[in-house]
Amino acid sequence: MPKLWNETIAEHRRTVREATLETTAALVAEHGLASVTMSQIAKETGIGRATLYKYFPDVESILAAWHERHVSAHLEHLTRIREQAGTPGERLEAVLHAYADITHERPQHTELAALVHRGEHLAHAEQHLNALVRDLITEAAQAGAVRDDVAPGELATYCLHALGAAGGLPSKAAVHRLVAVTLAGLRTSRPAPDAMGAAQSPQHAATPGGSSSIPPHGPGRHAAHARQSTDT
Amino acid sequence: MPKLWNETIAEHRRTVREATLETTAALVAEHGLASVTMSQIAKETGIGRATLYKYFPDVESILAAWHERHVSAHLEHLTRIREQAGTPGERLEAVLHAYADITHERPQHTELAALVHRGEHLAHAEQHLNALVRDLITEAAQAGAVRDDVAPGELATYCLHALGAAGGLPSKAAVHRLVAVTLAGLRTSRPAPDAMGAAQSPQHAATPGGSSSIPPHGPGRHAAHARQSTDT
DNA sequence: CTTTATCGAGACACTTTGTCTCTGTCAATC
DNA sequence: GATTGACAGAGACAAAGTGTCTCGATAAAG
Repeated sequence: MPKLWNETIAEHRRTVREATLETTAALVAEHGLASVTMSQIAKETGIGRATLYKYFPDVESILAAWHERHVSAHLEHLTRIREQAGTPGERLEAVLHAYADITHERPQHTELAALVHRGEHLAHAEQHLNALVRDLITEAAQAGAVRDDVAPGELATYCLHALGAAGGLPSKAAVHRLVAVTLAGLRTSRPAPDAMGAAQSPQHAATPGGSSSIPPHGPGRHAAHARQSTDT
Repeated sequence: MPKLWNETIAEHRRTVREATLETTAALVAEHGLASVTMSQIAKETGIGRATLYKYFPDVESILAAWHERHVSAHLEHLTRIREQAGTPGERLEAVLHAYADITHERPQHTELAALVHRGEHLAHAEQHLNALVRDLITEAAQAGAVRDDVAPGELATYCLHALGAAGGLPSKAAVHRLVAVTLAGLRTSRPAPDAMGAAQSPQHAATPGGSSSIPPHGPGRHAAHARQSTDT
């Protein structure tokens, strides 16, 4: 029974917490999500089961903490990428690509999220992630690189869900294609003068022949913008 | 203890199965996913717990069966929509819209899928769903309404994931916008500088009667097509 | 050095699980 | 119509997990 004792109590608690998360991650990777129990985690970590209950109330909160920690790390990573120079469009693309890579390498997180989100509506870090992408999209939209007929928040949700598909893709090349497709959905809608648009969606106002192809932030927003969502 | 007896044994088993799935659905809706147990399901259904084990080996398979049944129903619905007349692009849009509506009304399924997919790589009905969308995309691509520089299968996965975002949207209007954005990702990619207009969707693809606008297997596929993924 | 807080772990009561086995009933057969 | 085989149904049991309580042991405070 390793004691895991450190100098101060506070430091010790932190150590045990970390070890617990580490162990849990290993167990999840080995036996899958459903088969992870408090008993196993305690035994594997080397602490008493009752002790474990003084750190976490149940398995779900352990998984949530682990998930949160990872998402935070990824968030930090993505934030650094966002800080790099470039046009808003380039930075958005870089961030989305990085996110897709993360999802591709750790598809488990998508599954975990479904479990964790049961309790709370959305994890904090995940909200930050959404906000990060949303702000980038807002910038890019102001620069004219991204459509502005849909609220940035909704576009961010779209991006994160679409890139979630990276978890099931087999190759890096496929991930790259996915990012390209997802970005295509973000682009300023085409004026679509040619025949194709007519054939596709003749009646609905998706491409209402918006006068100038990309009005950056003109005063006269066209009707589509009024339709922009105000809801969450 | 309701007996739930029917004429034949086979019919009876089917009845009990249905009742079990019904009960499980109710329990999930009431207490959430994690708190559903074999004991509760058996008690609520009105059969012995041991009996329940003669129908399903564990909770996960019950949830999987329920999920599968619903997805099958949705699949049928979507198939009917696909059968309706229209250009490939229109039919694709109709199907994707219907799928988004379903996801919007029943966000639970997305969460369930994450749990169920733990065991098997992908449920049967879900594979059919993917295939349905994939075939539609293939048609639309041949008609020139959808990009052909990415494999239809990958585009289908992209669509289904992106439309999964509909589960968290607050309004029908938001769902509509999501579909529009997702479709934008599918459209023939705007070509780069060079031969752009001419190469992509010139005049020929206006409303192709499926004639010969795009040679289905012509020898001269352009470079972009060669980059198409070959992996699953 | 004593006191206090709290960490760790043993223990208990309860629930869930998976299986075994027995009983009663249905249905096919003679 | 009675017998026999098959199978649904449920009681029971062992094993595992859960949540809580309580009791030493040890670090920090007085």
